[in-house]
Amino acid sequence: MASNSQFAISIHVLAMLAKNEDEMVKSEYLAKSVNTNAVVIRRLLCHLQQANLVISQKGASGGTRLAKSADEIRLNEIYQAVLPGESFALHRQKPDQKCPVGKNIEAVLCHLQKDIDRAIEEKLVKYSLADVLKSVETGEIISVCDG
Amino acid sequence: MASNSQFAISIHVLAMLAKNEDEMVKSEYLAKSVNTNAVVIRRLLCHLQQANLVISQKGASGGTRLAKSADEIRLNEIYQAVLPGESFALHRQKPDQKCPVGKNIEAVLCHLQKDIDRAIEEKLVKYSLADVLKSVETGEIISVCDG
DNA sequence: GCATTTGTAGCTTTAGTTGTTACAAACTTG
DNA sequence: CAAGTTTGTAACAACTAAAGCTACAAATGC
Repeated sequence: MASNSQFAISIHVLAMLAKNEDEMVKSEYLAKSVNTNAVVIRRLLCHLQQANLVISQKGASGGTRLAKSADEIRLNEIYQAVLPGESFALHRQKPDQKCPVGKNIEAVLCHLQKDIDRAIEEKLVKYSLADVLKSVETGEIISVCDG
Repeated sequence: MASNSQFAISIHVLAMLAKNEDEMVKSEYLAKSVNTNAVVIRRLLCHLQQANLVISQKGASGGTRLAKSADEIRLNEIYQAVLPGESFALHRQKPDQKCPVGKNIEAVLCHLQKDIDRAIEEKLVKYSLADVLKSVETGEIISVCDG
């Protein structure tokens, strides 16, 4: 797969912003830490902005900051912002509608996909961005804040 | 993404085999229902065979059948057989090791990835292939056998 | 006005999946 | 044992999605 690493990069970027909560951080700086191109970061930040996770500002002394504090951002919000419902892919070609299994399997798979997505959400909602930052800074295994 | 639909196709194929439990089913027949090439199916069946989910036989009157009954096959086994640990992708390029966040984020993400995979497994283990087949045949929403 | 930074378009590069052809190996049947 | 069938697999082409890159308009601050 030219697999989609946007969720991982998003967490990285947001952790950087959380660490510099009071500043407007520039995409160039974030790109350096992530080791990629600044445009890639800006594209990502657009999505995060649409999800109301960050606020960006153009112009000199512009940049990006979190839209709310790190302990108010849950990882499922990040997941939804960049990878909505991609736990697994469905059929690329439509199955044979003349086959009794082919005719109905899509609906079953679609339901199953939603079910798994729900499970992922339920897991991710437990972690906040603050938990991530804490884990990054202490080297401890990630765990929920009050746990 | 040239996204990976092997899990979906696997369930489709295994449901077909479950429906024809007493026969050796040919890859050509499965390919027709899935609407793809028989080699694609055979490649998939190799993986499923390695995971001890199916048994194939070469030669005239050869084909593939389930290695155990449909209610003994849990969906997490299928998932592990074809998509081990791909809930989300990690960084493509190594983050900047001189950045305190870049240096430690990979370990945190890796742990998180395993955590999510575990959540997916826990959801999938609840469903058997028999549940899938029942849902396909009745059109009812998939649910666990005794639930 | 000038410098800076985001937002975005458009294109190239990279990489993973799927589709296809071809053929050896294994097996069945007569 | 000969003929026919089917899997297993290699090799490659086609397709697709993500990521990288260049360029530039729009917004902003000094």
